[in-house]
Amino acid sequence: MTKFELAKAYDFQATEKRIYEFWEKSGYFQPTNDPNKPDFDPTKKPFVISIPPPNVTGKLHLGHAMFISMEDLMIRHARMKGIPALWVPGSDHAGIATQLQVEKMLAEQGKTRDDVGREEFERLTWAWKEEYGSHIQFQIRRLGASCDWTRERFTLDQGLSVAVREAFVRLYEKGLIYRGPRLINWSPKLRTAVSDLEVEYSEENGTLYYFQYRLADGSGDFIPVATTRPETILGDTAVAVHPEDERYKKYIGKSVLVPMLGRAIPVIADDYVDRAFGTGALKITPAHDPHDYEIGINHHLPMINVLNQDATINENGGAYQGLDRFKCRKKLWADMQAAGLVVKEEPYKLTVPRSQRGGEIVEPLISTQWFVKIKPLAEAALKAVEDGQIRIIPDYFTKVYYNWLENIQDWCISRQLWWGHRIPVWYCDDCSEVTVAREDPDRCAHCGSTHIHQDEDVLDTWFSSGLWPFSTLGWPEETPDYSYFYPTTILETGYDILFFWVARMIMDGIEFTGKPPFEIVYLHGLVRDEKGQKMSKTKGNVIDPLTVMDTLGTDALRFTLLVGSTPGKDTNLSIKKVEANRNFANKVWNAGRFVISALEKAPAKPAAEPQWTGADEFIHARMRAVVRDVNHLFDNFQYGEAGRQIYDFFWSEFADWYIEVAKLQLEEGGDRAYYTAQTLVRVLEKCLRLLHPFTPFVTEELWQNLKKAVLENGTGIMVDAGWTEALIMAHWPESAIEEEWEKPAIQAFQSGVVEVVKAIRTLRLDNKVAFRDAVEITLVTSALKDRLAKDLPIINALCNVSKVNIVDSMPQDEQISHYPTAALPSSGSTLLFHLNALAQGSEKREQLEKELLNIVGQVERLEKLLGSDFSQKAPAAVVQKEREKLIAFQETAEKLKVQINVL
RNA sequence: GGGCGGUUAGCUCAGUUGGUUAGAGCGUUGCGUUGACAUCGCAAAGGUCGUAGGUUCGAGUCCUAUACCGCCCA
Repeated sequence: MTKFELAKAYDFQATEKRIYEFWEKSGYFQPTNDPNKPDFDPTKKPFVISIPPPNVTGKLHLGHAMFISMEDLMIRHARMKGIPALWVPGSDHAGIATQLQVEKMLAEQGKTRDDVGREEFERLTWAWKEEYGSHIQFQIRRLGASCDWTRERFTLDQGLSVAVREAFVRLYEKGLIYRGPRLINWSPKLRTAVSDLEVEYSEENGTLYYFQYRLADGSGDFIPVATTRPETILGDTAVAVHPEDERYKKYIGKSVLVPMLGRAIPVIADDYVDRAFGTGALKITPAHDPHDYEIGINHHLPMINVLNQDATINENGGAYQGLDRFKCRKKLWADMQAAGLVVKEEPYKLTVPRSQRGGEIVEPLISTQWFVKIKPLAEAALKAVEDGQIRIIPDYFTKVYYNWLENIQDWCISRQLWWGHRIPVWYCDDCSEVTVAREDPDRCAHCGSTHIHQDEDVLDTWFSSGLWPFSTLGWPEETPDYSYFYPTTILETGYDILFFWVARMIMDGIEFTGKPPFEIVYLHGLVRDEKGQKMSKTKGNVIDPLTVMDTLGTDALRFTLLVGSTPGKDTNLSIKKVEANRNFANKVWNAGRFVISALEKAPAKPAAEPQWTGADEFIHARMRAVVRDVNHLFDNFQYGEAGRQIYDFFWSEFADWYIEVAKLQLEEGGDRAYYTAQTLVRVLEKCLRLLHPFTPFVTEELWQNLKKAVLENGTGIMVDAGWTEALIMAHWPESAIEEEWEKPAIQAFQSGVVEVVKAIRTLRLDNKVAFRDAVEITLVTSALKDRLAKDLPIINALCNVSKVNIVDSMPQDEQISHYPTAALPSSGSTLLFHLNALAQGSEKREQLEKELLNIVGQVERLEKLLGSDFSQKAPAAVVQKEREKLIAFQETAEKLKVQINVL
């Protein structure tokens, strides 16, 4: 027999890489039912997740660690259930982010992208991607991600680019994509348009500037107007007042002069104007403000753009041309002051739009861009959730989803970048018509001219991400993968990209494939620091998952993220928690070491059928209950709670109690030892299976050792579904219907061994009796009499008891009545600790009185409860339980009174 | 302005069909170490579950109002 030497502590560093390579090399990450293979069975329903593609040049952060842990848990669970499971990995080209990286590199060489030209820039970016793009994929591997790397995709891959072009052309042909001048959000730093979603609003301190809009008639009359952005005055094309505002009514239809420019603009009436705000008159800059834009459209006002791409003032700004927007603000205001046009300034809290990426203030401006007409898509996406074709977890995000889709605006999809999917639109230099094509055309589709040029812009990265669940599987081709694995099963991601990504995938999925792209949307919360603060470099509170994995192990990190989270709720991560879970991994490891060593104490074969002990029955019953609970929780997506249940069972019941008892049972030898070893192996093995999706590394490593030990040891111990090749492919423990023996077995052990042992331990500490000093006890009990006779050796060993007396009623003995006492409420028994309590002085008496007070309180509470409507209206079983408790407390109270009296 | 979430032990949080004076981890206090584990064991202290009403035999759990914190949208 091989003697197993497992390291004294779980060594994750020596384990993780090896195990991961073993899994990947063995092909376990690939679905067991593959449509590209001859033995394919199309009737089996697969379980599919497409990974939220990380930014290709990104670095692993806790957000990634969170979704990878979560999705890996789901995939491993499905795989163990025998379902063909596919997790499609990949990454996203992340237009702006990646382009910025390369531009930064160029800047270090003193160059800009214009210096190198578009072609060279693209080449450099691909080179950059090749060099850095794989980093994140390896970091994802370190987390144990069991995704099918043979199916890895990248949004700029050939196939996915075909999908993007197909999608664009289809939408264009349906009239759902259009180009035109609209008010968009312009990022001066990135020099591109961004979508509404890429703008964040923050409350900031600013100034409200009051000034005069003088009438053009030279009368000297003026309308006072207030603005937070004086530089936009240069683009004003009207002043609006409320039609019923007595102050300004007389000016409606007249002209006023734009300060410093002298341009005459009309005074218009619009009931959008809030008479109570500011001066009650509103300057209208349709080209630089969303509300003004609406008014401008309604009143057919001219739209004057005063900004260049870099947010300097353009030729429409007269003398201010060339000035930066903020310098212009200052200069213009100073000039107006000199001209006597200024009324006053006052501090004002305003909402500032900032670029989500660069952080700079975004300028609304009129620009010609490509848009998706989103309403028709949104309606279908709304319906899919309303009809229950897609379920969102947690449920309350459904409302958020509805709310967004119901108020959705057209989506600006063109970006003035070089890294991305170039817009498949060609303009004819001769006839000015537009050609939109799946294949690059060489001539105009309208006039046949070869003088055509492609649109310079690329598409928003999210345009390609929206196709991800099906483009990764081969769409628009009807590939075997696409036909079998699409629609996918669960889309798992953070709630922060519900709009950016999830909603768009649903819209696109329905539009292009006719089917919702997944059945379930599972949203996890954001990972914050231990105080609930958002992690950020500036705050310096960032936890690097790689460092955590290096120091505490991947399993510890995964378990912390998984167990510390409830669907949709943010989770606060602290290193302390990860440490606690590192300890848990070690606990599992060491329990495993013990179980393996236990095999040596078991005979090769049992002589007879098992004679289960109370402890055996207890642990088996609890194990069955835990499997039921965990399955129920998994069915309800309560993964965190499921993990907690397994943790508690493993540590507080299996390790703390069963293993301790098992040590004694193993010493008995013979069949007792055999069946104890068998129980240890079976319970441990089942726990490893339950834990595997949470902590894949330690469980696989230990499981392999356990399997080897069992097989080589010759006991022939089997586990439910046999020993598979690897734990990753082992069978998930399924619920078994609760049998009659289970509850009594649990109850008996808990109210017997557990309660007695705990009482003795407490008495030892209370009375300062060290463990090494053996002690005699007397148990006054009727309920526990038979049971405890059997369990005496356990009590003896766990408590160092020299002698146990079991009696029916309180001995009437002067000596005994001085002993310290403990009540065992669940069995209505009393424990006497043989020690002269008088020596303990009045402290002891006080303690007993305190306990009596407590118990009398319980008796009174229960008497009152049972005397109320409760006994008639509550279910009989509930009432019965309370009745039994009352009796137990009453008896204990009597015994305590006797104790106190003699003391 | 509209919507959503949170408020439970010193700290961070669990607690999904309402069942009877609430759980975990960490921290604190005390005790403990020759073989599974000190990345450990044993025990203890610590909470009127934000506030006020209501439904119910019974409410941390359901309803209403309210305060505070946070998030999303406009």
